[in-house]
Amino acid sequence: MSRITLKELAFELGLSISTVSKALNDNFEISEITKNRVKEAASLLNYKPNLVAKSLKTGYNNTIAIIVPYFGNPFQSQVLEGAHQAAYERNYKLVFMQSRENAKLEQESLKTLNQQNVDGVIITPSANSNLKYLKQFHQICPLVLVDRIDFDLPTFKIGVNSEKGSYDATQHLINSGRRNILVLCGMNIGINQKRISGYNKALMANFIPFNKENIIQVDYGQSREDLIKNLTQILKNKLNQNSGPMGILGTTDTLTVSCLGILSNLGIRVPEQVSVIGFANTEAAESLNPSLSTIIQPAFEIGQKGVEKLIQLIESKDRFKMDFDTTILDTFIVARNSTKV
Amino acid sequence: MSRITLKELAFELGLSISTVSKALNDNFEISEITKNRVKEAASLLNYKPNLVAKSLKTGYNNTIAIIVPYFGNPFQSQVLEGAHQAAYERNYKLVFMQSRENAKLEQESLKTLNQQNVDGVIITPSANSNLKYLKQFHQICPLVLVDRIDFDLPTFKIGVNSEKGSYDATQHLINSGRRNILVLCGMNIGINQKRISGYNKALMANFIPFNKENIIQVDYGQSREDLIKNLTQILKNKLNQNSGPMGILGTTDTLTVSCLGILSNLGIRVPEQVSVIGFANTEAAESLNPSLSTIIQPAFEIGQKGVEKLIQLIESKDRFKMDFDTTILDTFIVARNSTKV
DNA sequence: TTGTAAGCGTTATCAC
DNA sequence: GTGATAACGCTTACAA
Repeated sequence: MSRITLKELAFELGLSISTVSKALNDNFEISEITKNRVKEAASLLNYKPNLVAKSLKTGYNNTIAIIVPYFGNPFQSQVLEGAHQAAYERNYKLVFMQSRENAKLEQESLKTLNQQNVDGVIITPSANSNLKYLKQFHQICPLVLVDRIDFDLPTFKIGVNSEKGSYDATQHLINSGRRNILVLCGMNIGINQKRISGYNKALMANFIPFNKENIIQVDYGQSREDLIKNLTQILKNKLNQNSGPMGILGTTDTLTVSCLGILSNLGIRVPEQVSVIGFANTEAAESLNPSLSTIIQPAFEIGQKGVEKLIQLIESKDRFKMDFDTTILDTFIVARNSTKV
Repeated sequence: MSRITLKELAFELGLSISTVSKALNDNFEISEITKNRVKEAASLLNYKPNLVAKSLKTGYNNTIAIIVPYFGNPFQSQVLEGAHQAAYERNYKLVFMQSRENAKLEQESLKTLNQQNVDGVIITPSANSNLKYLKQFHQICPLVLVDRIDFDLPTFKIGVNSEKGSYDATQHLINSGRRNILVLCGMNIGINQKRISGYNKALMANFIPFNKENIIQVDYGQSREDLIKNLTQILKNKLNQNSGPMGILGTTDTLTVSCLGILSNLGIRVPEQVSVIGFANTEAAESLNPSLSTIIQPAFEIGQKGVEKLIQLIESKDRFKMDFDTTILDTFIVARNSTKV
């Protein structure tokens, strides 16, 4: 890879290795004159430091890792983009790992990363993640939590104001004249609790009684076909029971997009009969029919901030005595045709 | 990170460092007895080799990188998944980079990776990639091409049989009774030529005259809103001109999905009036309305194979004298409602 | 079969 | 201000 070494550079300049090294690192011991001479020669000879050697010496690898459940998930891929950009700007290598919502795979990945001497890890824990293991890992390697931050771990956390997001979305549905609002929930993770709670509060604020039958829990472990079949059945029942304009709030993009397709198959007109809004970061929302109103999470920023905080942690003197803060970012609504009045 | 070193392990065992190193590496010089003793102690003391030190010594970093235009693109994120899995299985670190279809950013990324001493790079070149630079880079660092492989570079390439894919798709439309078929094209990259050519051949095979007005080139550089506006106009014109059942073949998922939304806005019924099929790896296809028939590319496999080939290249004795082969994988069609007869 | 020692390319401590 | 020199943890001739 990199051809020329410090040794060769020093030889060319007629200086010692240590002088050259110091000069390149702007050490105060070296005269400006020599510094300039060295730097010029370095760029002329296209000298590139060997980061591996540096790493061996310093103990730092200049590599961080990020673990998310699925690369392909639109929200998560945007988190990756943000993390990539921040890492790239700071000249850190970024290694990606995928846990597939599988705690075992997640643990293995962490072990691998640790063995590979990464300097730190950003993680969106899988749905059934093992807190004890995370804690243990955090003892030996800096860890930062993003997105799913309801874990009792003393570290930096970057998350989203889910409660407010779903409060706003519910209010948006109410504003469009719906008082009978279903919530489609996926996996039972902390975030969903928050989303339901935001929904509740919005109902309360509008004096709408809460009906627990309106919370629809959909098993996420099933195949796509089963999911759709299942959801079709549930929606059909729900819609038969009730009359008058309804609203649906989807808590994941998969569920919300599927829901839109199903409503259309059932011949239900959106937004005339049912108004739909969902948490979704997919670009496809614009192209759906009708275009889907969405609550957008600042995914890119989450990834970015995650890297920043992680690097801060890595470069700190004592990472066990830090002032850990939790960053909560706001969602925003993009109203499209699926909630048009 | 890793606590215990070879030295300490050797001390515990009362052996020399080199004996322990050899034993762990299954060197033939060491007796079975010692090997077992060493390995047992190693696992007992939870010895983990310092890969950085190893790297400095061997010159290999156990790290490869993959550069794609966009992480968020469904096809590309599946490529990443495949690459990740293959790298993970072989205990290679995988670094991701995003070029945003920007040749300059791509070059910078390559430079960064080179400076970071990665052992090799898998790349889907950006639309306007600089072949000369790629060639130059390939001289100093193993490079493997995936997806966009129409570059005159002596290396392994993994691609897709785009011609056959669009031939099949066109035939599928013809089978569903369409003889008047539009093609929506995005950027002008090699792959699009192949797709158009496959389309042509299918027309010929069915004695349908080629009409160059049916090839619709859509500028990709524009914003989403512009794209949709533009596409709406084009489709409206096209559909006004012609009568009888039509077909549309989309060469990218973005275009195809947008197209579906636009047709619906125009009040055109799919598949009754217009039958639509497109290259698309997005899971949303199933949930669209109508569900979208797609030509699926084996993205995961592309990523996997890319890593395999790259590692083969890295671990070869003389990487300039290899028998470079090009792997062409087949697409397959998933017929859904948008092309229903 | 095992041990000694050099060296990978840096950084850092201490003389000069 | 500059230069020897000793690490960092490992692999690998070569010596014993």
